[in-house]
Amino acid sequence: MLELLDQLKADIINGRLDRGCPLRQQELSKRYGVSRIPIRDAISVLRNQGWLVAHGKAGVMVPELNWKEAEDLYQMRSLLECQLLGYSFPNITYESLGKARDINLRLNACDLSMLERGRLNWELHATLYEVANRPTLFNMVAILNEQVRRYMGFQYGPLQYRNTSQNEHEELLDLLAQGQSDQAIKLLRQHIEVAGQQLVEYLKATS
Amino acid sequence: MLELLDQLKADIINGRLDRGCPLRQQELSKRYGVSRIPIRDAISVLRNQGWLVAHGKAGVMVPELNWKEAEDLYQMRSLLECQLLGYSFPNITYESLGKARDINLRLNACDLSMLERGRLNWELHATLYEVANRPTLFNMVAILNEQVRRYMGFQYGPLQYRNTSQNEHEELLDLLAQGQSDQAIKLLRQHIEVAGQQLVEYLKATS
DNA sequence: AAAAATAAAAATGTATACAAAAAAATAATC
DNA sequence: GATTATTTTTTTGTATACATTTTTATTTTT
Repeated sequence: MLELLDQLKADIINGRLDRGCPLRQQELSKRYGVSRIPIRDAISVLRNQGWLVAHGKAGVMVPELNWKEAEDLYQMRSLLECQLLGYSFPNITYESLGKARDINLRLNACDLSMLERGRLNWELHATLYEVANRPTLFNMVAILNEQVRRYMGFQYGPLQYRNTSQNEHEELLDLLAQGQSDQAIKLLRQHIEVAGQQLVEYLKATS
Repeated sequence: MLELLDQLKADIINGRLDRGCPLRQQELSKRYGVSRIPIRDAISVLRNQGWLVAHGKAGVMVPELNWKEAEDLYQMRSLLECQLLGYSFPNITYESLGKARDINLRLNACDLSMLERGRLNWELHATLYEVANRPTLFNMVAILNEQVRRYMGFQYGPLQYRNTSQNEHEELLDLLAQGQSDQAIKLLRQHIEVAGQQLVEYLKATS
């Protein structure tokens, strides 16, 4: 089941399931080699998480990428993640900072796809948010980061963004290590909003 | 299907499905007079929306009410709804304000349950947010308001809260009519946060 | 020829039946 | 007697089959 979900998500991200045209349960059933029941289960989950949307009264489809949605997703991320980092702050340890630094080093690799970069980026952020001890808020933030992945099936934006993003991560970790919570939160807000703006610009330009 | 979902939600709110003990698909199947397939579909949706949580590797259960979750839900509402009202502001019309005022009058009725009050409260807020033309953000806010309903199966807090809340609604609508967007957003923030604090206090006191 | 009504096809929703996995109960061991 | 191993039972997950709904194609009517 989890495997099927991930396969579907991967195929949605990579555009192997055409956007905008109705998905038929039987076709998916054949395609993934399972009966319609697990397909229906997966569709139910993916609908709830915005990976699929209703198409008429019967049927679902992969939604078109849409700059307004991307803007909202990043705005929500910004608001909620800053709040969450505030909760995390008093509980951040050398261990969690070290773990975050390790992940940031792995983000250095040149041959990472946008998608892999996105996954590592979330791992880094999640490392910081875990210690907040705020399951409900954390869960919502995790869902938002998962949704953002739908927009990461391609390479976008200037290449230098990679380095910018990484430098910001380092700076953020330094601020946290120095106990400058307000500055750190401010930087996080900017970090997310700039990323969102770049994506939105790209989407506006290409559509 | 929608009917079954609403029945399940109502039974969760009213405590007719015991919290903390595992739900069995076959029991639910008998209880609601349908086969296990639609039950499974409904469980999938409710799990995704926080109405049910995993219980071990197999089975789900109704989660206990929890002040920390309530606090997070209201904090998220506060952050996201203020943002959304900002988008709404330029598009608010006399019609939408009038509609909101009508709903607020209906909130006057003395014999409303907490649950009915919650539904009307959302109708009022939704009226203001609809014109924002921000589907993704609106949808998330709607989900949060739906989740808050889980905490409204009982009467809590001082009775005078009802009038306070209504006066705040009126004041909010007046500010919007006068075009004082910043003040309106500030009031909305306070309106939501106070409601959240009252709920959290109640939950802390009773648990 | 265009629009409405009807009939055929296809798709979803649901029930039943079976297989795999998990939980509970029993038996065996230390 | 408590703990571990094994068996039994229960529960979930999936496949197939059927009913209902929706969509498409055809026919009829104006």
